[in-house]
Amino acid sequence: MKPDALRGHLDALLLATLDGRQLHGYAIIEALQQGSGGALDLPTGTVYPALRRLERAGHVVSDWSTVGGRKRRTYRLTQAGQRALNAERSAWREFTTVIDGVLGGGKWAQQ
Amino acid sequence: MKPDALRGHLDALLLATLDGRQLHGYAIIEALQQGSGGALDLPTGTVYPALRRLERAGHVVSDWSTVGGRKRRTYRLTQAGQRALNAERSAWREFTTVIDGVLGGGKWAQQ
DNA sequence: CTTAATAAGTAGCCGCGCTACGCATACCGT
DNA sequence: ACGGTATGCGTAGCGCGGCTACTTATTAAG
Repeated sequence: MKPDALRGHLDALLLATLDGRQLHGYAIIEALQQGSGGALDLPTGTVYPALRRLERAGHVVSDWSTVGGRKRRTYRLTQAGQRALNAERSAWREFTTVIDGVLGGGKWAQQ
Repeated sequence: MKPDALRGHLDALLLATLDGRQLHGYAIIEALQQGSGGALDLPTGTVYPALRRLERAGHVVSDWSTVGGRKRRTYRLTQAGQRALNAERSAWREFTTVIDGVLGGGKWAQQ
């Protein structure tokens, strides 16, 4: 998968990963890995700044905890984040509908 | 539609628009507009440089013509461009499958 | 005692879609 | 005659965000 295909869709992935559960950053990366069948292996330099952006935007909140001597910052959705997730999901549906239409419609659609 | 959602998918759109027909830049923009039901209104500053990139990459070739006193640069796919389009289409399918899985799989998939 | 796994983070690069222009011709309304 | 709109091509430069590469720290395995 080409690197910048994710552009503009990363927030949706992160919010969806946190939907209904709270996870720390490293666990989010693993969840994304497993949830995508290994297709998504996001580097920390992608995920951590994105989580900070989401927190600044008020879509997630974080709490520190220590588990087995390691410090974890655990994130969870806010109500605004839940709303943002809903918006991202419908934006994604609209986006794929549009692109699917163009990608598929070229050959057989007009006759 | 947020601006950079297209990131990494513009080439696919352009190649698909040129699939089976030859169009000049302005007509490509209109075709994209109509083919998307008005959702895609790409500025020339997006499309023209992208077409030049595709030409540099050998995916399209262009010929100049004059129609009604206006100069047109008409593009068409090369064989490499056709192959690139096929690759873009399957990459798109894979991409949407992955994102759909993550976006949909959060809540109800695992129980 | 070195390597790998777990865990968080930052600095800076780079590509590309977009904004904002410039240039030119044709057509339509008034 | 002239302004506005549509047609048509193009470039310069911004801005953003995902990525590379790096640092720091603790634990577990070998």
